[in-house]
Amino acid sequence: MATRAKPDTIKDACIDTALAIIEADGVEQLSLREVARRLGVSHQAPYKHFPTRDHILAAVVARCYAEFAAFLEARPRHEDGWADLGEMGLAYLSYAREFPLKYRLMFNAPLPTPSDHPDMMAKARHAFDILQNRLASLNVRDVAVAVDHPARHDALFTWSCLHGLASLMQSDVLHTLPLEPADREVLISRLMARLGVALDPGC
Amino acid sequence: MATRAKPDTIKDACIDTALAIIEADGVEQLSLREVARRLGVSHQAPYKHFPTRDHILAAVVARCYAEFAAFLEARPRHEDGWADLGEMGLAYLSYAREFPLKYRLMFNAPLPTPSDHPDMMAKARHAFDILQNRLASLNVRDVAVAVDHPARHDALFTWSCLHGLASLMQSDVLHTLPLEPADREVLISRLMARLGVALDPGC
DNA sequence: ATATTGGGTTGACGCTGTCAACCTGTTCGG
DNA sequence: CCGAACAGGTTGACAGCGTCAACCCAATAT
Repeated sequence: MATRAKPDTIKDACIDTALAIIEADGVEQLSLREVARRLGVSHQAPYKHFPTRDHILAAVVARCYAEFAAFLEARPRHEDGWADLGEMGLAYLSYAREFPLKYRLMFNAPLPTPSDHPDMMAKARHAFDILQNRLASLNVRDVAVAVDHPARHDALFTWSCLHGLASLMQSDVLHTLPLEPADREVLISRLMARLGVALDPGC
Repeated sequence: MATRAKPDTIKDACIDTALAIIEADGVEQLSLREVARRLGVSHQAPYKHFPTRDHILAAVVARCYAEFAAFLEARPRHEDGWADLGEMGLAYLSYAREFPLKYRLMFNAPLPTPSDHPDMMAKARHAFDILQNRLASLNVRDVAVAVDHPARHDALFTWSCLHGLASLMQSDVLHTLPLEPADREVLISRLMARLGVALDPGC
């Protein structure tokens, strides 16, 4: 009956469906049986394509990282490197706000052990590289400093700030603080400014 | 038989046990039935003290926040406010490194909706207040700036950086990056330095 | 002395991830 | 061209989970 569907067609459908569930209800609501149910297949069908639940999850997360990277790349470009970096920061925070559940999935959820899922790791790494490359191509004013002050450190610092702010902003814990919506904008712009100062103390 | 145990005695034991499980195996391994099993009581006993799983979890998290706050307060003290702030940052990162599972529980895990668990919220808030107060008592050099530049913003910025770094460092995703142990120290001190620059651009 | 109630019990339900066995087209080596 | 291997789908079972319901007992309150 079910003439062999194009290979990977179900596999992709699984990932799509899992992503849809996560986007709608959060990762804790994701279950393989629900995925199978939505696809109208037996509860075991997904297991023919993924050895375990974590493997589906890893595939979903990998897709998210790819999407996230694409989102960062799609930012408005600027001639000036620093302005461009700023734009990237905003893009980062925008993504976290537009796709909070996906963002949490990538950065704020217990992930399957990355070393078991190299594809996921690679995609994560690629997203990070975008930031790192952007920073690396900024001309560091002092060559002596630049040596033991690699872009990697800058990138980690920047990522830390952005990730910290994004995740605190969407964490309900912060909700406990008197943080009005207008405050958010102020907070973001202030953080970006501080980030600039920290990265380029020369000016 | 079981003559009524001192009220709240089992309740506390539940929290202790749950915390022990989390500390040993992570939050995803926590189950109420395991808690009951370890306490040698029936699988329903804990439900007499907590209406739902999330309520136990919230109690555990609340205890973590309290412990975390105490840890911050126990830092070595300095006369100089800025040095003291630095010490607090280090204490923050130390906590995250010493108790990674508890740290993740508080800041990197899907928590029960805070608004349903006011005690948890209050304890979280208290931990944040420690940071905020420390910053507030630093003399801001320019009064005009200080007005719309409240300590709250400083605190959020600082927390963002610290949280971002802590969580990236312990996220396995970062493990994918070439970050040797020695690098960690460098990274930390560099971040702290940058934090200082950002908070006090005057010098 | 009796009613209430806090704390404990057992049993069931439906959900989950996963293992095992089975079935059926398609593909490919001989 | 045929039979084997196999990819992909199925049903059925299992244990563990959170939770609901009912029952039960000792201590307290009236």
